[in-house]
Formats: sequence, C-alpha cells, structure tokens
Amino acid sequence: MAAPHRTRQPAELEMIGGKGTRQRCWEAIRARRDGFTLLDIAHKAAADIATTKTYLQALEKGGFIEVGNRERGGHDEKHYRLAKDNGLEAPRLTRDGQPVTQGRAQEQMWRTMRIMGGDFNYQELAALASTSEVAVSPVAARDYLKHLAHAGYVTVVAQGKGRGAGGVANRYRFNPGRYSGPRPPMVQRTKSVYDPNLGRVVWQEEADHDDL
DNA sequence: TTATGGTGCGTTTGAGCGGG
DNA sequence: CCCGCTCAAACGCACCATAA
Repeated sequence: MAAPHRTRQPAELEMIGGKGTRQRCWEAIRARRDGFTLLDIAHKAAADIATTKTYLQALEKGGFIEVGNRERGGHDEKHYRLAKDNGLEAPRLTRDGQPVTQGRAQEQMWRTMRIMGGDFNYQELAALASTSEVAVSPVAARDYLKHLAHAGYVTVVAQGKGRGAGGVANRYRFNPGRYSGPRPPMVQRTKSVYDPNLGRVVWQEEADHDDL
C-alpha cells in the first residue's frame, strides 16, 4: 500500500489482510471475469504493475485466463477474460504456468492433523499426510510439528521418552480450537510462526505474549 | 558404545521487482 | 513484451544430546 516496497518483504508485511499479492489479483480477476486489463487488476489489487503482469503471464500460460480483443486505438493494453475458474484460492503457478508443488507438504500436514483427531508422532503424520503426488518427509513433519507446538497448535501428549534403540518419539495432539482456517501456518525465517488465516504472527522465539 | 530424537544451518525453489 | 536479478520461504541434511 503506502509502503514503497522495492523488493520482497517478510510475510507479515507483504500480506495484506492475510492475502498475498497473487491472491488479491486472483480475487480481482474473478470480480471482473468478463474482461479486464493489466492496469485494472493491478489497481484493484493494490499490486505492483510488473508483479501483476508476471502473474497474468503465468495464468495465461496455465490456461486460467485468455486474451480477448485488444483495446481500441493505439494502446497495447490487452483485454483478458477468465477461462478457468479454480475457486477462491488463487492458483499457485510458476512463471511458465506449471502448478507449484512447494508448500503442499505443510498444507497436507495441516489438513491431516485436523482430520485424524487422535495423537500421533512425526513419522505417523508424515505417512498419513503423504499422497501419491506429494510426499511428506519425516523430517519436514518433525520440523513443522516442533514449530506448531511452540505456537500452541499442537500439544505434546507424551514427551519423547527414551533415545536410542528403544526410543519413542514425541506424541502430539492437534488442538481443534486452534484451527484458524484452511491455510497452513508458515514458519518464517526468523523462527517465528505466521498464521495467514489470522493475518498475524502467532509465535516468536522469545515472547509468547499472545494466548487465545 | 550405538541408535534415535531434537535442533540448527545450508541449499533449492518460488515470488516480487526492475531493466532491456 | 520478454528476460534476469534479488530476497524470502520451503525443503533437506548435518550435528548435538541423550537413553538403552
């Protein structure tokens, strides 16, 4: 918005209302599915022109939008229209229009934990969250659980008693009351946990000031 | 000792932005 | 309009601590 961001910023600063730039663009597109231009979307989504253009290119290559008639006159402004409505969530695409697999692991773990209900360790979570398309590694599950436990999304039911040959891993349990939405909480580089559903940082390394 | 869990660091990939 | 650079998040590996 008013911030003259020249490059990428941490998630909590880049997200506006918990929505990324592409999400806002996608919503603007769906609002004007009949016909829209680059500037139209960029203005409505409060996004940078170049960034909007990049996403429109990806959407076009992915077949989500189509180029319609050009603007009358000498302007080179393209008129797009929505070709494939993928729902509320903005399609995550690479620059070539290919679907993005990154981030799916956490999304699947987040969803799996909410469904399973009982207690589990990281290996069980990794196995259950893995699909034929996206495999969730035990390491990823372990790391994700650690941060979710700090943020209070999961509770340690049984501490990892014993290390060694007969070691038992920590057993966690998901707190249903902490389910904030479909978007999985993300672990930021600063070792803090940001919840895109709530649109704010829910845990930081030192201060645990916030409590439901 | 060895094996296993936990924690930290490095690499890879995607997203934003500017220039040609 | 297309290509490249930069930065942050996700993924993965390596090291450390500890119990059998």
